[in-house]
Amino acid sequence: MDDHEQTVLDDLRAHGYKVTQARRAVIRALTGSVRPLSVNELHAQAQRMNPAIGLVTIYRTVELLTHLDLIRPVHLMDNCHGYAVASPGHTHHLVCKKCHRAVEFDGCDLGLFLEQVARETGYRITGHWLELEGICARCQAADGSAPQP
Amino acid sequence: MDDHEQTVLDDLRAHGYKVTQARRAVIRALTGSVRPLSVNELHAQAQRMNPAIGLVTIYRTVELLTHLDLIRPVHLMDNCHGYAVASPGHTHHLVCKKCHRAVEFDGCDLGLFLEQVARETGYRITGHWLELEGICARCQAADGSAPQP
DNA sequence: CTCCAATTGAGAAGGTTTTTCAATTACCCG
DNA sequence: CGGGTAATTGAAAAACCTTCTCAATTGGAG
Ligand SMILES: [Zn+2]
Ligand SMILES: [Zn+2]
Ligand SMILES: [Zn+2]
Ligand SMILES: [Zn+2]
Repeated sequence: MDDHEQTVLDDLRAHGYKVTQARRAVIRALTGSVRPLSVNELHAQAQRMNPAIGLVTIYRTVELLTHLDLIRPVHLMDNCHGYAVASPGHTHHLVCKKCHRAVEFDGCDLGLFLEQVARETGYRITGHWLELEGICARCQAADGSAPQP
Repeated sequence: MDDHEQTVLDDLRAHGYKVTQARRAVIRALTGSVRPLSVNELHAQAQRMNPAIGLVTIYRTVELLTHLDLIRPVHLMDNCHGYAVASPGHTHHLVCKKCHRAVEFDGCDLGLFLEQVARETGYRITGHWLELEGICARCQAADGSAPQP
């Protein structure tokens, strides 16, 4: 068992959760993988350790581990569920947490940052996906009240 | 009909696609909305213009318009479909386009950039989501051949 | 070991997205 | 302005994906 796996298991126990076969399997699959794994891939891996493990349990395990911030969701640039009109050129969206009002902004200035990441990782960076979350002016003004439509 | 709507319609025609009721409805809904709309919301809007418009057509329309880069998907921070082990603290992922190998990196230095966006938009920015896409060292080396597992 | 709450699997229910195919529609042409 | 025609569509069904419910199982404290 690798170090990271042990750490995560200890964390689980520290929060009062049981260490079960399914949780072990999911954590092992993720600590052993160099890429993000989908719920289905995790299920397949888990079943190699114990074919009785059900898909439902993987969903529950992933939810728990995400909630404890022991694993993180990684957005893979598809399966998005909202759409907005595209302005010409390269833009990003800033979405209001309360009312979901979105603004598009351009002039993204990530050049230096990206160069540094490329140097550190050895990757050639071909694209980026940046989205910001915040509170829009109207919702800040409205404060405690209901979200503005 | 607003300007942006007309532009998008012209673009559609320019690419040799027909301008149909359903496409008009989707484009009008999006140009008229201050926030990203889901497929279902688009369907509801479209049906207000013509109750005969089916959900399937909305799917097809959204796919087409996205492909033409006339609209853009906006990731709303849920419904992600891959997971990765979390390192402590705030990190981001850089995913290889070819083999999906992912690396995590920290030290994200967006402070100044975020301040500027906040000034320009009036939003108070509470969170960000940044993911990078690239080609990993192994896949660069392998070049034309099959993706590395 | 024993016991008990936490956890699980199975199955069904509820959603979402894709496929198929005949009917309809937008638009080119005369 | 009408036809002719290929693109587009709606409906229904199939294929998926995610959540719920509940009885059976299991991990770990004592
Ligand atoms: Zn708001
Ligand atoms: Zn950018
Ligand atoms: Zn690669
Ligand atoms: Zn960051």
